[in-house]
Amino acid sequence: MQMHETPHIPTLDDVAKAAGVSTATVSRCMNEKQKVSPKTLAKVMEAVESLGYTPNFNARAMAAKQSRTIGAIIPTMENAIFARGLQAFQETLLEQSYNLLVSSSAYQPKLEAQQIRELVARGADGLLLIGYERDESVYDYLARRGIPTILAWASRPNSEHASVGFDNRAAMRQLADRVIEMGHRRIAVISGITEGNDRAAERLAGIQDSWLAHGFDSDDLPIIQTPYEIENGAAAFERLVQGNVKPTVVMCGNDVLAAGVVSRARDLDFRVPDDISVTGFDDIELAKHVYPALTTVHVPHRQMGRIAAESLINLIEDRKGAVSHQLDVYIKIRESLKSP
Amino acid sequence: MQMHETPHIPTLDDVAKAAGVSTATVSRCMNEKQKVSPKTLAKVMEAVESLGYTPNFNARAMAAKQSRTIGAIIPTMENAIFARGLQAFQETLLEQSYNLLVSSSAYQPKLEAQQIRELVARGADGLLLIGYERDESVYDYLARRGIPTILAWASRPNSEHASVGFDNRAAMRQLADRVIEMGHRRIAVISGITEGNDRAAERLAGIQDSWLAHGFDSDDLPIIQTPYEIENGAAAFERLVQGNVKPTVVMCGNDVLAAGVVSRARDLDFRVPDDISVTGFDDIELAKHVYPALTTVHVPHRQMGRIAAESLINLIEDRKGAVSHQLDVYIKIRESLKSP
DNA sequence: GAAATGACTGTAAGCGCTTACAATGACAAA
DNA sequence: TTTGTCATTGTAAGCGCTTACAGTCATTTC
Repeated sequence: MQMHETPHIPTLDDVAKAAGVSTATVSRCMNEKQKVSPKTLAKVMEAVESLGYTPNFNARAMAAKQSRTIGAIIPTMENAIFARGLQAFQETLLEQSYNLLVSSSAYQPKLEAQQIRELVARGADGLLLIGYERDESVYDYLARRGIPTILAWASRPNSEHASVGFDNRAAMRQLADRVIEMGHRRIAVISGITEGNDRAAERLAGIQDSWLAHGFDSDDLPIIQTPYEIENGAAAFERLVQGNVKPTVVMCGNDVLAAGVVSRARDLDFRVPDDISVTGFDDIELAKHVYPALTTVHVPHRQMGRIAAESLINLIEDRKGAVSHQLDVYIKIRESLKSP
Repeated sequence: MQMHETPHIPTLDDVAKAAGVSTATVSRCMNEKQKVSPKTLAKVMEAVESLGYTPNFNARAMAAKQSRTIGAIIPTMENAIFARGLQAFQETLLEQSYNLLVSSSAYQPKLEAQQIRELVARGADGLLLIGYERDESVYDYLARRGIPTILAWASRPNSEHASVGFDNRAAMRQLADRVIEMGHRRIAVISGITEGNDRAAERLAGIQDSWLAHGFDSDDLPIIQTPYEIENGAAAFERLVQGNVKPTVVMCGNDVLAAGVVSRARDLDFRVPDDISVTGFDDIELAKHVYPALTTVHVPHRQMGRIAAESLINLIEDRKGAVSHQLDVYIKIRESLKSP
């Protein structure tokens, strides 16, 4: 008798017996219908229905040595930075009947390395990672296991790794050039934590490039680094304006920080942009709904996600050489920025 | 000779051979160290290191009939509604060395049902689902497979299902009572889509409860339903104020919609709250950083996530009867609401 | 000093599926 | 009729791991 504690879960064998065929035939019905006669197929499907059979994923992955699952590790799910891109990534995968497994590394390289192993142990056929910067041992591991990998949200010329992204440094430099050309001479920067985050580091570098290229002294560029959270942007701003030299513009590492800045600026009775300008980066949905709307760098998140998925599938199925894609971004001017 | 295409991935057997022990011993070293002599353990661990061995998750799950993985299906990852709660959920699971697999159903019951099967097929030991409302067949399936499940973000008295949540209807009613008692007589509602979303439906019902209890006519309560996205809140507001009766307050199904409303209100030269008040629900981080800051219902997301994790683990490990938790929420008054 | 105990370790039987290979039968070509 | 071809189906060997059970010693116990 069947114990209540351990309900019987139907297996391929059960279906095979019920339909009066071999397990191989049932397996074919589930995976390559065209190899089975219509009559048999109908018989088997009926058994599948009536037993309520669902294939066991682990067994399948193990036997077939592929899971049609790809893994993505993003630094955070707490804000929308990666949401849109990942969404498009997933949609594209689904079209080719791949599944997506997502984990978040909380911007901690150690955690990321661990999750890479976890995902690989789970049989991921390929991986999506954010940015370039990680320990060489991680890349070694991936290469040893032969796991196709795409790096996204960043793009480094002549890197050996396949990537789909944009030039964070050049983009931010362009924005900084614009800001300076508008007449701003006192810029303050609220950057993300650059350690272990090449996108943040490159964005910061882009501002510095522009600053120095315009002949200013790097000592005159105040920089605060803080994790990407609205509240941190707000706090950083408050700290900033307590200094004795008041900036005319605050350039932020992304829109989330910038949203915090405009919020706190208002609380502290600064009018944005009249008293102080603010810029962001990413152009997430939030950017045009905070007040005032943010001048920012528009990143084609959906396009990036889609191309990343296509590239990864190519890599997995063809084992073709990796092709990198560099996408174009553009500056989106909104109210938060004006001449000083 | 090893082909380059298919690098050799070390298995338990390889480790066993390298260490000169049986596979059973290696397995014990990986899972129950205390059952192995220190000498053997050292020998085995050395082999593990030098081969770069990582256990194959699928094989382990299959052999052990448990995966120490729990699955969560949330309606969306696009905005931060579930982020904080899920974060706490995951942290608590991790403390007990359970892993979390998340998928999102895009508020589509069909998709959710599919993902439940997917997660179960992957061997999830337990599930976290949002809300109550789903086809009975889904609950049947879960019961047949004996999958412990916790429902969160909602709470229905005397439901047979274990849940950790709060009373959306009562909470929203409380807020509506407050609004009406402040003197508002022309309320408009921007709700989430209620079909297939019991939380949205209950929040809406809460407003209606209050409205009727105060003796008003349900025909005088304009309601727009729209998916939870900032832009939709904005668009709904625009549609609303084109009507001939201007509301004095817009009550929104959540903070995301409310954020869209205050944004568009400003664009259309409404002053919030002087010309029109706005309320939200959830008290996500955004709520206090939009301008003006949102009056909303504060939901203890982290607490909910933590308790959900604890309950689920109890269910899995003890097979104890399910206990439901109803959490307290409170109204958080901020600038977006004032008397008309 | 014999028997009992306990700490380790090994043997081997699966877990539920895929797939190479073999077998079967039907039909067309020679 | 004989042979070849092709479409279908079955047989059975794993995939990499866990774990019940059995064995081997060294140490106690009386």
